[in-house]
Amino acid sequence: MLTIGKLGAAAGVKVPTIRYYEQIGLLPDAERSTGNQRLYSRAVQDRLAFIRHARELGFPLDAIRDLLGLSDRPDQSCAEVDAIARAQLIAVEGRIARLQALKAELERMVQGCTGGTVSDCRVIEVLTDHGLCAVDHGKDLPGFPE
Amino acid sequence: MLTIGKLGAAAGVKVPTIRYYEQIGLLPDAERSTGNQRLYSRAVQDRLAFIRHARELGFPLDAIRDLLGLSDRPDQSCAEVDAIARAQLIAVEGRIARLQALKAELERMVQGCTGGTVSDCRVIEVLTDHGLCAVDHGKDLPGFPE
DNA sequence: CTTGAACCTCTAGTTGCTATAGACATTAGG
DNA sequence: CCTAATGTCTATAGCAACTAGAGGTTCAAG
Repeated sequence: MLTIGKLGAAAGVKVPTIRYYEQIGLLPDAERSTGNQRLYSRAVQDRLAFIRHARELGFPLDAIRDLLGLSDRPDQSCAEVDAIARAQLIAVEGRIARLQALKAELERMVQGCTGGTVSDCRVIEVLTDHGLCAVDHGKDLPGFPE
Repeated sequence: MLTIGKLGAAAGVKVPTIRYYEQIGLLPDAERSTGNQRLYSRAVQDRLAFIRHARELGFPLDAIRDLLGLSDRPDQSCAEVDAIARAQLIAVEGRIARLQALKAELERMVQGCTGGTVSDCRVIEVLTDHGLCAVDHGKDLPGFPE
């Protein structure tokens, strides 16, 4: 049995994050020592590694919750698992596309800067007047997560 | 003078967002009508358009605050403006690189899925065992903003 | 003059943690 | 065995950048 600190070190997850995962029900309520400290089995360590790995791949916690639920039922079809992974792939592709548009626009801005004063700064100019934008980074304001 | 609703419609920003920008000091405290409703001049409309455009390009609000401050001093060198824009470009490039690694890994996962049961699902398998990962999406857990 | 849309303030929620405070538990060294 | 240094406990608040809701006022049209 591992203490929370050892578990965190083993899985590469910070201690408060583990407690947070327990709080939101991603990890089961931990067993406790006589002194009320959390103790973890190997099974929980595996579960946490799974969570961390999925987080590294950008899956939101809700999706991870679903994936964990599905992985506990090995006999079911993996269609749902596949759907979650595909959704994540599509989300990632969307973010890449959007960031590439931003990158192009930022490059244009920065390259246009001749090092003069603010009054003739290309960067300010473009930000002031959207019409100077080549790319249509359009109406989609929201900060896309990840 | 525009009401908040008209301003929002004109700039493509939601009404609560405008109030939020006022609250955090990105927009000046609005003038008020006799009935205590906010009224906006053309100058504020321009400022809001600037903010929105910078947000579309992924600049964080803090950077936008700086950019606005700089654009109010047209005689200064634009070096700082340039630095902010370059920092944003580098941040965007970093996010693209990371997302492309994720995309590659997700594609591998999804392509490996043969449509069987969860017990032989490639997606679950890869998530369970990081060693099966081709790409090193490594230690960088944090959700990179935007 | 009444209705309904738009406005007001204030609070709380979102995501995925991270940080802080103040108190108990454990462990290593002397 | 005692002490000091970690490690752990709970609970709360904070981050970005908004969004949503409650409950109340004001405005413009018919």
